[in-house]
Amino acid sequence: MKILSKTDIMRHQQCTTKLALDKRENPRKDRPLDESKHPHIRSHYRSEGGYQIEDIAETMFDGIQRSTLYGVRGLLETQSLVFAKAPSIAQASAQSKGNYARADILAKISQSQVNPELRQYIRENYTSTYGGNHALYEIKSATSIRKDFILDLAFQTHVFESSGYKIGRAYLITVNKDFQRNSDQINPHEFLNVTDVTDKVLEELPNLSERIEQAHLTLNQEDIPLSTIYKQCKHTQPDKICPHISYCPNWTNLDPEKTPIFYLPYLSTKKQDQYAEDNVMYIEDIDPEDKKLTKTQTPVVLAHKQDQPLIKLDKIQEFLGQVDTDLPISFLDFETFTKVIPEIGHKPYQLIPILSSTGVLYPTNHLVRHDFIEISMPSNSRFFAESLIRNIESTGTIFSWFMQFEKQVVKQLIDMNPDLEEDLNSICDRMLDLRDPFSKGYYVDRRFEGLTKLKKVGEVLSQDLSYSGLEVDHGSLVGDKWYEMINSDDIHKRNEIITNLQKYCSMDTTSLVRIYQFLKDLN
DNA sequence: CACACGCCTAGAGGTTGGCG
DNA sequence: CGCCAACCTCTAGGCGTGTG
Repeated sequence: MKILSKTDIMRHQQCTTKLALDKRENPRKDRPLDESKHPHIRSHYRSEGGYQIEDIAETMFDGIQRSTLYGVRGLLETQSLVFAKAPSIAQASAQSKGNYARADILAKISQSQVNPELRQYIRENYTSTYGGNHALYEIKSATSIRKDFILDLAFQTHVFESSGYKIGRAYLITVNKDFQRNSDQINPHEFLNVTDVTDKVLEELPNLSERIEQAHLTLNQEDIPLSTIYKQCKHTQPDKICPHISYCPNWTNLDPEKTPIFYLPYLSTKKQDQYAEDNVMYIEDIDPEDKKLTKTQTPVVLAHKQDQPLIKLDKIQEFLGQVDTDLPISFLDFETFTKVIPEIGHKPYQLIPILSSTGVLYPTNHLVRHDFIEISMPSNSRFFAESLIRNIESTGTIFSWFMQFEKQVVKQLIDMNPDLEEDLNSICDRMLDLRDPFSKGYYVDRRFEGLTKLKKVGEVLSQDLSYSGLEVDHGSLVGDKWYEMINSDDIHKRNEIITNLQKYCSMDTTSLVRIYQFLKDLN
């Protein structure tokens, strides 16, 4: 019998076919395939944050002991720690009837701390035997409580109860996003929120057995179960299709000339099912008059029906009409750094601007480029704000991509440097979003694949523009590299990283300038 | 006249995409 | 992982029309 973990339950929920195939092709891996295949996308310092949160959370438990072994030996270790009456156990594990669960913390509680409703439910459905009562704690580096966290705890409750432990309460430990760090020491009780979610776990428990049973059926079935294609089939790998797609109905012969329907933006699973029922599998096969289409989707469908890009020239001219071409035009791109455990003076996940790249296009068609990079952890980003004001012109349009992000950063700069408010506000007021013509469907190229991100649009419209040769070629790698740089004593390494980061950021700005000129030349 | 029905609208609530 | 805005979906209620 194959062992089912919490991750498997989640995967089963997402796609039964995927769970079966992942397990068959990679039976020893607990993690889904797509995560291990793309390690470079996963940010190192950010996943490290998760472990650091666990370490901090554990300091709230006196006399805590850590179970370090895996597999059967881990199960025995947990048992012996419980029998030895350890007050709390980190990484406690349990297994029963083919289900395996690992708890972040299993802590002893007294009879009076037990939730009566939960015990009532458990008495009716389980036959737990081992000694005292315990509470389960699940530690998350997130700042809010999500439904899958509850499912996670419900699964743990189920498995621990089935293997004989008595669970009396369930807690979530999350990050308090309003916590401001003021000293070297972090008080875990201020930094973390401990929430009793026993009620919610109790709501989840009755549905759980059915889901576990279904997942076991999937795991132990000889034939791979077939399921409909959902949107996540595109997202399992960035911009790529799920590796298992050929197992799914209607997709056994994927037509490389056509674009699968899940590339349609904002396509709900419900509508996707309706299309699948009508055997409409590709964007090219959709009737542009279809009532199910939304106003963002219609231009994408039209663009796929014709050989040329879809262009609404009057709308583009209207957009460009907002630009005063007698004034200089600025282009702006930021990179930021963010981590869960804040630096002194910061809050968890606060955006810290580390790099700005600017370009100013003068009416003479002359382009002047600047950039600014922080070389150590900034406290109030004063230099960043001042350089920004210096590097872009005090009049004229400022273009950026997805400007809400840049605006958000500038607003934070104002909070930290109120005396610069006037200049910084002027920057916000003059900003225009160069993404608008694309997200609003004024210019849609089928090669965009339904996306409107800067890299995609830039590479399609300006063929010689490619990120692939760069050392730093993905946004989430920037933070890792920068953090490595500020913590390094090796001057050569530091300089190398600085150069690579500047190359990456200026590439984005170059894209902006090219895209603007492309739109202008359409006239 | 009451009631059923469809159409429209506002807005609450949830999801998606893009930035890092 | 967070954030934000745009987007989508669903619902309640207003309104007009049709029907018994």
